[in-house]
Parts: sequence; C-alpha cells; structure tokens
Amino acid sequence: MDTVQLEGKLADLRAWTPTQCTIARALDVVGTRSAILIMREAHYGTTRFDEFARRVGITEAVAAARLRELVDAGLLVKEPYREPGQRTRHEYQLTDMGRDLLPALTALMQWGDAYLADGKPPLVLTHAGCGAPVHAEVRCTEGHAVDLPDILVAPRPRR
Amino acid sequence: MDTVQLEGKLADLRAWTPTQCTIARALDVVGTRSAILIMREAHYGTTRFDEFARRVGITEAVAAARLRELVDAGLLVKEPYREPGQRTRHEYQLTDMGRDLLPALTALMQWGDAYLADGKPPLVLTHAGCGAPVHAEVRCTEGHAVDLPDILVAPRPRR
DNA sequence: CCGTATCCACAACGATACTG
DNA sequence: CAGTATCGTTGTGGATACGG
Repeated sequence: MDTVQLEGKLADLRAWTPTQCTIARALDVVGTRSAILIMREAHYGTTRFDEFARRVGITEAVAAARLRELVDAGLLVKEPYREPGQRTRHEYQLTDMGRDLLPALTALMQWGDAYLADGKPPLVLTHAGCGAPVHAEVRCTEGHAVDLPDILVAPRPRR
Repeated sequence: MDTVQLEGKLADLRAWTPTQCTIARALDVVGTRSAILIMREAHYGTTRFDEFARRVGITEAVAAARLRELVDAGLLVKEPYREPGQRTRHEYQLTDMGRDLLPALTALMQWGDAYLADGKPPLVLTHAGCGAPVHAEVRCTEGHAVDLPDILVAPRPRR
C-alpha cells in the first residue's frame, strides 16, 4: 500500500464515528466488573445463584441484578430443573452468545497472566482433544499467525 | 480423562480462590469503559490528549484521569516530541504491555460484531502481509483450532 | 493545544436485614 | 436455596470554568 492509499485509510478512520463501535456496545452489556466475573464463573461451570455470588465475591443484590441483565441480554438462560426427590431449582446456563465470549475472557486472562500475576498463572485452559494448553491468538483468515505490528486497522470499505 | 480425574479437577476448581484470578486483576487496570475505549483509540493510532477525549466521547477531566492511570500502569508512555518549528508537545504511545491487549480488544470487538451490530461490522482489521481479515481465535499450543466445548478449565497443577 | 479544578449526578457495589 | 429491600459509600463520568 502506498502513501496516498494509507493517508486515505487514515482519513476514513478519523471520520469514522465511535458510536457505532462494537467494543462500546459490548461494554454496554459486559462493561462492569461483576458482569465479566460472572461470565468467567459461568465458563468455570457455575450455575447456581449463590455460587455466583459467593465465588465472584459480590452481594446477592448485585448478583441478582447482574444475572437478570445477563439473561435479558441473552448471554445466560435461567432454567428450572429438579433432581429426583428435590424441589424445583433454577440454574443459569450459558447460551451460544455467552459461550462465544470465551475468546475475549481468555485473551484478558492471558494478558493478566503475562503482566499482572505475581507468580505462575493460577489457571490453565486445556484442549480436551490433546491436553495441550489453550490460548487466544490473532490470525488472519489465510491462517497466518499475525504479529501485532502487522495489523492494519481500517474502516470497512463501502460498497 | 476418566470420571474420577474429572471430578478431581472440579474439586480443585471449587477450592480455587477467585482473588488470584488474573481476569479480576486485569479489570483493576482496564475495568472501566473509558479505559478500554482509550486503549482502543491508541490502537487506532490516536496519540494526543484532546483526540482521545473527543473520539472516546469523554470529558477532558476523565481523559486526564484515565490517561494518567494507564501510564502509571504501564500500558501507555507519555513522550515529548516536537515537529520542526513547533513547540514541544506530548504524545501517548502504546507500550508492549498496551499493545498486547489487542487480542482482548479484538475478541471483544468480534463478539460485539457477531451479536450487537445492527448491520455490517463497521471496522475490520487486516493482515498487512496478505490483506486478509484478522480475527481472534482460541488455539492450543499444538496448533489445533479449538472448539469452545472442547476446552477444559482447570487450576494449574501444583509442582 | 493540553490539560487542571470544582461541583454534581448517577451507577456500581457492599452491608445488613428480611422473605418464600 | 434463591432471592428482595434498604441504606450508605465509592467510582465513573458530565458540565463548566480556568491556567500554562
């Protein structure tokens, strides 16, 4: 890409209004600490109200509010179930939308592991297929692993 | 992995205290909307104080506070520079620590694109090498693309 | 252009008590 | 077990005015 093209891209980028930014929209849904940590817990397999509250370290009031919002937004579903001989209970299960947040959670955890852990990262994700550790990475659709300096940020071309 | 092992892992997981969670630590640094959006802008090439404030849509007071925190945390550096004939100005540049946040930002954007955009995602990242779009994904160190249901979450084994 | 200072509003959260 | 209700505190951010 020559200089003229590059300057054109840059001009487009500056004209682009941040309100349509999907990061900002994502933050409208999972922009609070408690929401992120609840989603983390859900991925760890937590399904019950008081487990969320206890393990995330938030009060029941906050847990109730956040869980309701996350259900409303479609990241979790609240489903009744009953074990034999027990009364009906409810559990919060991940939807596809909630499950698809895992790359973001993984990437965040990795970054925290790299720069903010005192010692060794306390938790690893492993691939059930081969047992190898799992990590988030950035790749292009051609399959090339992409180094961060090799990424161009540009507004989607108009058609 | 058999059932006994799996239950062992699960027991470990329940005993694991969330305070050491590096996601929580990451949120101590970039847990606010403005911090995330400022880091997004930095990746888009924004370097100047008032550009951050304007493009993120926050007041100068908030921009000043957040930029100071991000510099203190090591995600940005504030550097003096001068163009010929101009007085000295300052610019905020990404550090390695800040740059390494890109996978998390990319993953978040992707998730927003998938579930929260009205139409087409407004922005794409492309690989400078081949021009193909770039996306965040989860892989194991063996190089296998990992489907989300195939991920095991487990505490790091003690040594 | 690059901020600082002040004041105010509201949202997020913790603590505590209480209910089906 | 799964919440609701209420209160107080802090954090995040907007508005406005001002200073190097």
